[in-house]
Amino acid sequence: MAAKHRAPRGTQDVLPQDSWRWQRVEAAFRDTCARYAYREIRTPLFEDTELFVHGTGEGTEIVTKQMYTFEDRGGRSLTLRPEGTPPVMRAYLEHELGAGGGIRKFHYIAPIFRYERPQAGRYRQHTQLGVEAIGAPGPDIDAEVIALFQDFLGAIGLSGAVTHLSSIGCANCRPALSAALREFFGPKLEGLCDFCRARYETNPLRILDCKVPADIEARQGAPSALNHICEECRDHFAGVRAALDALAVPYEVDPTIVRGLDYYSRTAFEVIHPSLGAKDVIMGGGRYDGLAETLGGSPTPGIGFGSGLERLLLSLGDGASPRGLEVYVAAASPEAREAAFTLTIELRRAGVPADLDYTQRSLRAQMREAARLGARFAALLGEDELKADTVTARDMNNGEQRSVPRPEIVEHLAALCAAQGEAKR
RNA sequence: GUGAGCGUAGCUCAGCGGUAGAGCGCCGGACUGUGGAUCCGGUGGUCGGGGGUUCAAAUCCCCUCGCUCACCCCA
Repeated sequence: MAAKHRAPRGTQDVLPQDSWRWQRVEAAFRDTCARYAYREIRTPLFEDTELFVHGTGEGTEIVTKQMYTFEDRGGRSLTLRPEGTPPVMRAYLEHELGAGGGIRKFHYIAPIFRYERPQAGRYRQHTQLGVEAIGAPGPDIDAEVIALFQDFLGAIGLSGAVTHLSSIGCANCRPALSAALREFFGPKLEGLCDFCRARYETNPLRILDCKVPADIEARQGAPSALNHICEECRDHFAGVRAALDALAVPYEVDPTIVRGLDYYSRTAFEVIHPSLGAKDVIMGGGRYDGLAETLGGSPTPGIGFGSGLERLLLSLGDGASPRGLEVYVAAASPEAREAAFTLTIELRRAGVPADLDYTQRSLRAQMREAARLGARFAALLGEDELKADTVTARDMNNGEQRSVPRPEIVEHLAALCAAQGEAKR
């Protein structure tokens, strides 16, 4: 029972019975991105460790304790991509994609690796559907990426998601905001939970997000991020809201949202889905106007989001599996096996998904298999058919059978499958 | 990193000191070449791994690995 080898902790196999769900979501995302003119970018699975130390931020949770870092045989320190944005910005700068000015819009579907304790909706390897729009200061582009995501949710049929929006200020006003929060919580420090006392030092904004009842009490009257950001940030935020309203994109203002990465500024947003339990964020993102400079480029504004594919799938739940097979070819006698194999290949070459038994099982077992695989038709070959040079075609839905001359069977089944395929649409 | 719950047949689980069970699945038969219904029969497990207590351990104790959920953090 205990298999000798298992998938590493926090990773999962996507088995054939589930992979079609992944393909559906990926296809919808690519399609939505194409309509919004975001072009696909693919960056390496691993990067120089320094890219994340500088880009993501030295003090962040990701860099200090979650990276899969290793040394290659040449002594280089490399890290499995723990988030999507720095590699895209790196590629943007490396290939001078911004040359000539204007905006460049990218999308990607990329595996992400973080060393964390696995839990519902949290994995050590997960997949992010992401978008990055580099080169425009907003606020209209900020609204666009949010609109894009909501359209995508509509395309995959996910309802019930709520978009939370805030502004976390810029490099100029954030220090003042932190100072105001420390001033407010300083006298109440004793009453806060252990975690919040730590947050007081590292990131006082997070205290506003704490769920401990006493802390919720303690923060009554605390300074709100949105009241303490500078004039420019306030204007920008108002611009984002106006653009979202103009696009009829629903959202909720939520000053408690916090971003865990150093490079975020101004616009910050999350999309949550109530079906997910503790890990209910299906998309997170924001503006990162300082990142390009941090990575050695010239000042370049940018905004993007990442969305966890596994969490999207969890919130979508189960659905009926699409039918895959059209024809199952069954051999009623051992002598017919070769003819069955030949017919199967002919069907496949004619564009008809077809399969047969390879283990010499009884006709009964073959028919059971045909039903289990969801085949629309069974093609039967046995002594009688070989003698008469025919094939018996059985409609698996109603059990009707007819004898078709062998030379016509491929065309006959191909036509039937095409016709039924049309009818289904 | 912290805490809790759980690891018994392919799957879902019962058994909680005395020679391993059920349902579903799978295979076969009733139905001599025909699936999904019904009935009958059969296949199936180093009881996660290691150590200990005991005449005797799936069952009690310790360690370990894994899974799950929550905290933390985040997609």
